[in-house]
Amino acid sequence: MDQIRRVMKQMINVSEDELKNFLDQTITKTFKRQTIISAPDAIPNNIYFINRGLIRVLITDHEGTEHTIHFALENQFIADYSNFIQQQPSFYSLQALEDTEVVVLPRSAIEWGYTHLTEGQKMGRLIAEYYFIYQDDRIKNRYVRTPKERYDSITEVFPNIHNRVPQHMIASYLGITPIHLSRLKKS
Amino acid sequence: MDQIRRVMKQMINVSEDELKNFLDQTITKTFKRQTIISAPDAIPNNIYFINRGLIRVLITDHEGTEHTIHFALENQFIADYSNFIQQQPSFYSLQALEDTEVVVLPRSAIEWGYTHLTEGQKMGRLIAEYYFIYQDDRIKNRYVRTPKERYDSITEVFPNIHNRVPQHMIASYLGITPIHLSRLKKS
DNA sequence: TAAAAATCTAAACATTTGTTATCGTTTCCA
DNA sequence: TGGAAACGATAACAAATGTTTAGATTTTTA
Repeated sequence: MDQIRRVMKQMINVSEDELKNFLDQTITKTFKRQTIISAPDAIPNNIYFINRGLIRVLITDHEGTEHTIHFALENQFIADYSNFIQQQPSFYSLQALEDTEVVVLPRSAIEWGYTHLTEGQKMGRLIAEYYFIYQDDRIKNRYVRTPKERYDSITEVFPNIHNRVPQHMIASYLGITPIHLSRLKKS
Repeated sequence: MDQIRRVMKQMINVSEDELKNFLDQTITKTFKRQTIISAPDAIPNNIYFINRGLIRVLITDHEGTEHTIHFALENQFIADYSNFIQQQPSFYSLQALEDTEVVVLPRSAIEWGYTHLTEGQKMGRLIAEYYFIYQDDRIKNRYVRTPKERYDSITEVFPNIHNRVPQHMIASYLGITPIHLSRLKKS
């Protein structure tokens, strides 16, 4: 147990004392399936670590259409990290698609980590780099692979996703309509 | 002058001594317009800081078509950062579109900075965060804005770009054909 | 557990975007 | 500096993708 402890130890050198002091500043929360964990227009002041469940990141456009931007799985950190960093109002919603348990890391804990954990800055760097690589891969794929190819390889990024989220959300993530995805699957 | 000095000072607290020792590990290079600075298939072991000029990042797909992934301007760091981090062969080319002067930061200097600059890890974090925010914005825009809207706002990200790169590369960056961009401009 | 909502597929049609070819202009470089 | 290459616009046609509507099935929830 204490999954976040394990993940942090894999990333940086951190003593049990440091870990305890850091995690004492966090709380564990559970959200029922379908609950909005974080809403747009507010400045995001938390980062979430997922112990159990699945979180969808989505954005609502001017016509009111929802676009699925991302799925976050167990043992991952998730937030509107861009606006967390910039301390600007969020454009995203975070929604639990299953009953979900998270560790809530408030901004104060993150900042405490940067100054008081020996390798706090390094951990921040590694997390930013991890998501940078993920985004780079996404952007690259959107240039050089077809929607069908991106569909066929989606489980490389989100294992077992087909059994956990409805197909129309996958279509939305891929940037196509659910009708079109249905068509592509036939061929 | 010494633009990289100024940029680093804006990001972190760094002494003149630290700066000197760090920059002594770098060299300045110039590339003529159209030169390939970094080619695919090799592991990228340099990060470039642009003193003067403009670098295009591009990827060539299986049909041999080039896709413009990014433009890097003066006073910015650029690399196939994803594969620099992962120490994997690059998919990208870096091409000077104008006569370009860069500061070459080899991997050894970056690693030296992480261990010997007081705020080296922080600088790494800030750079990764900076590009994360840029990429997040790009991904977001691809979901909620039309190609025309993205074209109309491109100078927010790349000031004066219309006077520096051919339109068909902008079309490629936007993910559309040059013919189609030509059409969109009429409406 | 039954009604309501969500989900997926399908077909027909509309719109967007890509492809090919042509042409006049501009830019480049030998 | 002059020929060649690159560039941007345009038209006609083709392919990909979106929209609307409908219906059957599954899932949710009251």
